[in-house]
Amino acid sequence: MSSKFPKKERLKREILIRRLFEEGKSITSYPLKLIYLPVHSPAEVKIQCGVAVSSRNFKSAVKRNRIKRLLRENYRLNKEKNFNNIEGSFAFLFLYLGKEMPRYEDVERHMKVILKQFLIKISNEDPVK
RNA sequence: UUAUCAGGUCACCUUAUCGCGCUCAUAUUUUAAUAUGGGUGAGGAAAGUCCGGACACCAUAGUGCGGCAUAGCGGGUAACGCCCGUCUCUUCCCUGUUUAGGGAAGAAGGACAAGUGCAACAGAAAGCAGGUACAGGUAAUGCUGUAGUGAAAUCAGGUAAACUCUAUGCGGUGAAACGCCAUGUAUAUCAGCGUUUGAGGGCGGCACGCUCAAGUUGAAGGGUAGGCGGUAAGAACUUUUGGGUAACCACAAGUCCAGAUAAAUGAUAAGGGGGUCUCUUUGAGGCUUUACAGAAUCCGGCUUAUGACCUGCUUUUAGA
Repeated sequence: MSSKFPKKERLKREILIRRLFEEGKSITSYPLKLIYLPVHSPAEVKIQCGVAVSSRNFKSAVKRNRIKRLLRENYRLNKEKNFNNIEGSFAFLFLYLGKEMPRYEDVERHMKVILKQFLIKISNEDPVK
């Protein structure tokens, strides 16, 4: 898995997103929250990832864009190290829960925490399956 | 000198690394992807959705009533409630000080000679009328004049950011319009033909009018989710010349300039430039690189938000 983040790896289907909110499990490291769900997706795409910011917390479209770009950038840079050897495929949705503009370093720190916790959880759950 | 005022310009730049949308070329493999390389990629307001259009469908967008908008005059424009010019009025300033002349700003500047309404204080009375003092006049009477109140007293009075009237314009819904493909349930769809009753549905509120509507023949469609088109070469932009006081127009030459759809245009580092502060001779160092804000069918305006710089003016206002 490379550090690219093309269209194929993005979460787009409305049905999938609805299922995520209904059935997905979550990991929180405030102000970030990850909702994930194991899915059956095309073989070459292991993880489909989306990003969302509430327009209630940020009225300005510029600020929402900025936060979504920060989240995407950090996911892009960190996914390579973490998911190279992952098994199964997942749908991801990152939410930003905070009400103030984050700094790059904060997003990076919380992103790493969340991804590490996710890997631990997955490795614990896998034997059960 | 600064702020204010008027007009204009820009919206940090370059390189490297990683990355994203669209597109072109080549190669691989195979009909859709991958790789490499090139090109291109947010705004002056993209915003508010307040006006005007283009375009599409609903009847070739109809008739009457109602409703809404606009309102000196002339011009510009595809069109406008926008823009330009000009007249009049109001306010302020200067010259003059009787009239007037100049400058700036503003104006919801058609009609009260159709009807209805409204008008503080003063006043008898601001109109279904009514009357004080003095004088005149008459058969008689506010019948007439003067005084008095008031901005205004039978004057064609004032008022239409009062109803109203006049003139002109306006059908509705908005790209989730609309056209095509495809998925797939079972008659709710479409097309042709036909028809008694016109119940009921649709076409902006109402009326008229139009249209659909039981049957039959044929076709493959609707909800829902998806794809393609619509969709970016245009009332386009830049420059020259000419016309016009101006808004703007004409001719010629050149340019191609975002097309996403859970929504691309980003991140990091270095250098340069800008701003600001401190030390202060040149210069050095620190901080900051910022405001408002993100295309979603496309244009023309208006309004609102907002950083920096440049030019002009000292007539007026405020501070030194």
